[in-house]
Amino acid sequence: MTTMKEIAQATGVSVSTVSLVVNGRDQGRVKPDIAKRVRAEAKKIGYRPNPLARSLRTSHTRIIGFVSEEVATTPYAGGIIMGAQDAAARLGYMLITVSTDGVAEEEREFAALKRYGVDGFLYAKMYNQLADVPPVLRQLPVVVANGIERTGMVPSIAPDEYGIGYNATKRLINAGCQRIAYIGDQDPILAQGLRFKGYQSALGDAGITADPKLVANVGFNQEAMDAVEAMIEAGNPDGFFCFNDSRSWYVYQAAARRGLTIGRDWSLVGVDNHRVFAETLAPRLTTIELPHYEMGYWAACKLVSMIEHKDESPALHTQTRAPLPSLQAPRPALIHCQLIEKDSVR
Amino acid sequence: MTTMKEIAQATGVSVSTVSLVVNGRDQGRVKPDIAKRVRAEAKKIGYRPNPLARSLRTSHTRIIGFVSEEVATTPYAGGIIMGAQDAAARLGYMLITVSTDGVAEEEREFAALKRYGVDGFLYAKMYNQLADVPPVLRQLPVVVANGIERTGMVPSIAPDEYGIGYNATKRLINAGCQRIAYIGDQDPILAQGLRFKGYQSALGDAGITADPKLVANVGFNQEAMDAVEAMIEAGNPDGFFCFNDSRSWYVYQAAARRGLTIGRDWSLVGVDNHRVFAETLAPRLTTIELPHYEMGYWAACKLVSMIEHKDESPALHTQTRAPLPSLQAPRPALIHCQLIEKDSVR
DNA sequence: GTGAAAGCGCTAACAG
DNA sequence: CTGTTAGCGCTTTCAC
Repeated sequence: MTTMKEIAQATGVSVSTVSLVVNGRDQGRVKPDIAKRVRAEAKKIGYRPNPLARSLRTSHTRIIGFVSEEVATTPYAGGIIMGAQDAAARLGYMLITVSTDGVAEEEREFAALKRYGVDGFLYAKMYNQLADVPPVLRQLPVVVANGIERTGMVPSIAPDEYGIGYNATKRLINAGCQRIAYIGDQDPILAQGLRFKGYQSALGDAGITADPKLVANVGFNQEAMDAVEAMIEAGNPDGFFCFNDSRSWYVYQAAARRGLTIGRDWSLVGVDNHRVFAETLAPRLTTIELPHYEMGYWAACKLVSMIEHKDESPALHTQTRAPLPSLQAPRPALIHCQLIEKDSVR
Repeated sequence: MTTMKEIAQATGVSVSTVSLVVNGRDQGRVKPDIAKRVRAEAKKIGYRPNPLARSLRTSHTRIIGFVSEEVATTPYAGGIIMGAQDAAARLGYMLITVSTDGVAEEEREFAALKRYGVDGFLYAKMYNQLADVPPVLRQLPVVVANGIERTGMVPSIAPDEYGIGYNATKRLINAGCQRIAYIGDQDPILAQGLRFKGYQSALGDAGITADPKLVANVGFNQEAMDAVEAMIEAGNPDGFFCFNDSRSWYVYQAAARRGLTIGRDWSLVGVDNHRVFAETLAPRLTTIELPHYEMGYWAACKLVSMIEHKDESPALHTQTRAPLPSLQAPRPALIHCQLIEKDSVR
């Protein structure tokens, strides 16, 4: 491990001078040629500052605490983590990850994170929902990913569920479907209501009257399968918008049983939560991927900007469905995000 | 942030004494009643040591670098991370996660991790394979998860693929199946070969002669579907062992097309990589879950023990299919793991 | 412009 | 047994 001291000795200046130079704060304070010598030596011995020592003085660490509640049981978390991780790396930050399924241990974990001097928290939810950020976390900058903070005071990013529903349905309409079914979730979670609204709007905008016989909100297993079958019998659909891959599965099964083929006899657009369809049968165009990676990426960017600009102004509450600004995530993806940002009142 | 200094002042002793006491190294060095006073004060003001300051002296941080290559594109990583995270938390460690899909940035990321003073690396692969640990990482304790390090000098944990194949097939035999098909992967990855071996052994042990007409190693999409159909026509199976959920999917489709029901007309045991079957149609007993969480958990435990016991003895190479020792992972799961451990030669 | 000195919170060597 | 001293690597006054 190379230190400033070594540079100082090699160049015959003091540690303080080295500090100024390597931190780029030598303008008009250190003679240019000395600065040059120092920089040269630093490069030569491959000097890298020790972030721990630095943070002991400055009490900021360039470490972000990635807190995910309820996430262990889902395969989605990975994408959010990866997005956050990529953004953080680009901005010179590190991620410390902590999950808190065990209710009781939360406080302990958060305390530990604080002791490690994290500069802020990225609070990720397992599925899009109204989120209550634990008060302990609020003491530092926080951003919510895959959820919307209840009070509107914390920047959040979540999938644009309405947009997903609208867009999916639109695609089915454009594909020539006349009787488009909605296969949703029986639980009244955010995504369910909003995607359904999007579905309805798209139908309305196309001058199609929604038929309640074409809607099946189901759970799991045989019961769900039966409900889908019943809906198909009653509604005779030719296109399907499916809430997630479990629901798509029921339609594929129903099709197979009738000797029909998805993509020829029936059209289907589904959200591919588990990525299983992407690698199996469904042609790419019929799946919508939730923007987990992108949410992680944006959340980390936003968090860093808050940390560095001390951007904590009291705030308005705005929503936008525009493409993510300055995101530039490296993965091409169908991005449907909804940003809840605090706007400073200027 | 509470400090030792505060405790020292409040109790009228020196910081060094406080240090000894709060670190539990006061046996026969500090008078019991002083120690008691110090401890009381520490508890009263809720003292928690500052790990950063500590590591500045000791140069170990109780931070583990979680490095996952090629992991961003799969939903599996989450489980490994969560397992590692849980184990680490229990042992008083933190996880810093880093993914390195971008080939070029690896070195930079690893260097950053080192600068943050990680005590060791957890190197996670995206699917079970022979792993080459980047040399930079080898300078610190390393454990490989979801892969087997090529030289056998690095402790590794991977799914017991053979056991998975054997067990799955055994279950089908016990369920009364006579003609058991194997639907595998056309790519010659580790899991493919080993699960197939397990399948063959189970058949052999039951006195069933393997029929090549019952084997289909396939890729994706319609081609795969067709191959599975052809195999079914040719082999007339009544039971299926499927390599993963994509492959199970083809069988479910084939069944539906024939008006058959899995679990009644056909038996199926499949590996449920994406967890989609677990929540959809398949009864629990027919799916095998890869032990991602458990691998992460074990790997972290092992790594910490190496870090703390400086367990770096040159080593034998042993394999075991026994249940994980001292694992006690909180999740109930069908655990099939293969441990590659270095054994000290004593 | 530059360096000496102090200090972040903690541990470790050594006196007493 | 306990306190003093020194120092981990860095930043930050504050004299010179």
